[in-house]
Amino acid sequence: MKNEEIAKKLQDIANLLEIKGENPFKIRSYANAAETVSSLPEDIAKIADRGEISSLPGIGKSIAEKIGEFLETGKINYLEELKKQFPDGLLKMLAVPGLGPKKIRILFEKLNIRDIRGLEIAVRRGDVAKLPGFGEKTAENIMRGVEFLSRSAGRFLVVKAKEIVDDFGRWLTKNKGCENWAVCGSYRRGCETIGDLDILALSKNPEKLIKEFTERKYVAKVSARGKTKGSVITVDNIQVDLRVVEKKSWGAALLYFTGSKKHNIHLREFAVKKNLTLNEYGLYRKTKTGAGKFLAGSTEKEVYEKLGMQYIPPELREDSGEIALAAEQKLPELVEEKDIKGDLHVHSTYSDGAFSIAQMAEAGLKMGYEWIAICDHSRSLKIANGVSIKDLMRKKEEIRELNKKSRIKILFGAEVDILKDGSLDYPDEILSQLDVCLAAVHTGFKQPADEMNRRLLIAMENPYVDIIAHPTARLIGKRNPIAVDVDMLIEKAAEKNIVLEVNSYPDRLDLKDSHIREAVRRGAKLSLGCDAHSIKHLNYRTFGVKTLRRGWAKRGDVINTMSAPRLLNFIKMRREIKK
DNA sequence: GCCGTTTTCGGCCCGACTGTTTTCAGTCG
Repeated sequence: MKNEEIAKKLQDIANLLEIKGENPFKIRSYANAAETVSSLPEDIAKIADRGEISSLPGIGKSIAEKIGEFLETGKINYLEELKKQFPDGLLKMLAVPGLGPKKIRILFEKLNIRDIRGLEIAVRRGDVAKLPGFGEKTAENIMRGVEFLSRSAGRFLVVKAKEIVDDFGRWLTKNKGCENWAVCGSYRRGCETIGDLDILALSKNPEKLIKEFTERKYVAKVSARGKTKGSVITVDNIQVDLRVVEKKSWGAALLYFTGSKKHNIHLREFAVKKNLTLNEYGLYRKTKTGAGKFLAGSTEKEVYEKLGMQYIPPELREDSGEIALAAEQKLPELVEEKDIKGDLHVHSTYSDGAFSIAQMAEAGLKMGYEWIAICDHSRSLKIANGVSIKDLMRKKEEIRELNKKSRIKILFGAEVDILKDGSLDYPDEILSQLDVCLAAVHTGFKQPADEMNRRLLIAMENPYVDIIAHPTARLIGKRNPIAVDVDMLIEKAAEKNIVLEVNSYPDRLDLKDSHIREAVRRGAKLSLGCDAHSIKHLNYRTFGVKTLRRGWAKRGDVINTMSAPRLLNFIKMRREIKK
């Protein structure tokens, strides 16, 4: 897939145009197009083959031509020309906090600074502070920005974000000056990784709360401290912003602070067309004289309603069609955590889990589940203590005994390896005894696309494969997805009534949001599995549900919403149809 | 450069904070 490569090139064009000082709207066009391309669920080359590039949102004739040029020749002439004017290193300088395109251009033109290294040297020499419009403090801030960047790990996983959120949450909940608080930003939208944390608080004395916030013990640096807003870097080098508002503006501020940026911009444009104006304090009717009449602001629902649309759940706020649908009152009813009746991917001590089947079942019961599927690794996966056929039969017996007295229905499952040739790690007469069979790739991750596709297709011909677990096998930030054609996978899954897993382990989230949306569109069924190797992992459900919602999944798309008899019947039927 | 239930031309979201400025530009979200 060339998608990411093309998105990067378009973003480079946008950034270089910014340094050049081009029309801001032209810059936004390139940036928007980059985001459109990067979130496509399908290979852009396929879209190009159908001649549909310029019908993608935010991509017109000019950018479509440049994408076409890249697909044909491997480069974009326009970008190459820009790079001749401004060296590559300037793009990296944009990542330095506090340093933007205008300053970078001055640094380049006056001091011939071409990269971050050159920047450091010039600051130390004192040249930067002498530039017009710069000064001692600016130079100092740039230096700190460079240091931040060199230590910064970039975006981090939601599970890490949750630790920090919980910590701040405990402080805000205890704080008497704080009446209410909420985490916003990409965390609230359920994104798979988080860049920084945005917290909104309600207080009658904002200055005091912000002062206390900036003086908390693990704050390493205060980047801003104003009357309504504070921004800090924690000792683990994570940026946390706190914004304080009053009750009247709570909803509008929540909306603004949650984003996404593109959703906000689109929403504000929508408001302007109705002669309204929207900011973080509220929705106003424009008047000839000054401020405007306050229409709504205390809740998000109220703001959306006054705009003439349905409430849009945070997970959908990516400006990918949700605003138009909400205006027509046609948003889908998304799956919710309370709809989930069981977990479809749980390990036990039979393979590499930390708890027994009985313990995991008990934990499932406490989660409010009706059923739980124990799916241990299959025999060839030695590293994860894969279960031999003999032990698997023992496990079957144990589950049968447990089910006699258990208040939660335990399903006899396995996560069976799809071997390199596409065959499965247990023979069919064993697979047929499972209540539910997950099949997954755990070896040979580097197989080329044609082999990998064949491998998956062969596995999907087996009637006992009910679910493909973590279909792309990616580990966020650690391992790239396998070279499988997800589009093909979805098509096959829909045709054969095979379920695609949404693995909810925080470094997997696989399938991911855009793939889920495509699967939903094509009618393929989905399952949620925490890949729990421990009791506490069952709580990863929340990440899985958010990811499903980001993929526009409804209750009916997710088989975990079925009762145990319905689920078992579903599996029985799909196996029969296939044979 | 993109886009169109007022438009194929003329628009394109809005405000907080900082630093270097005597009134505002740059950066960020």
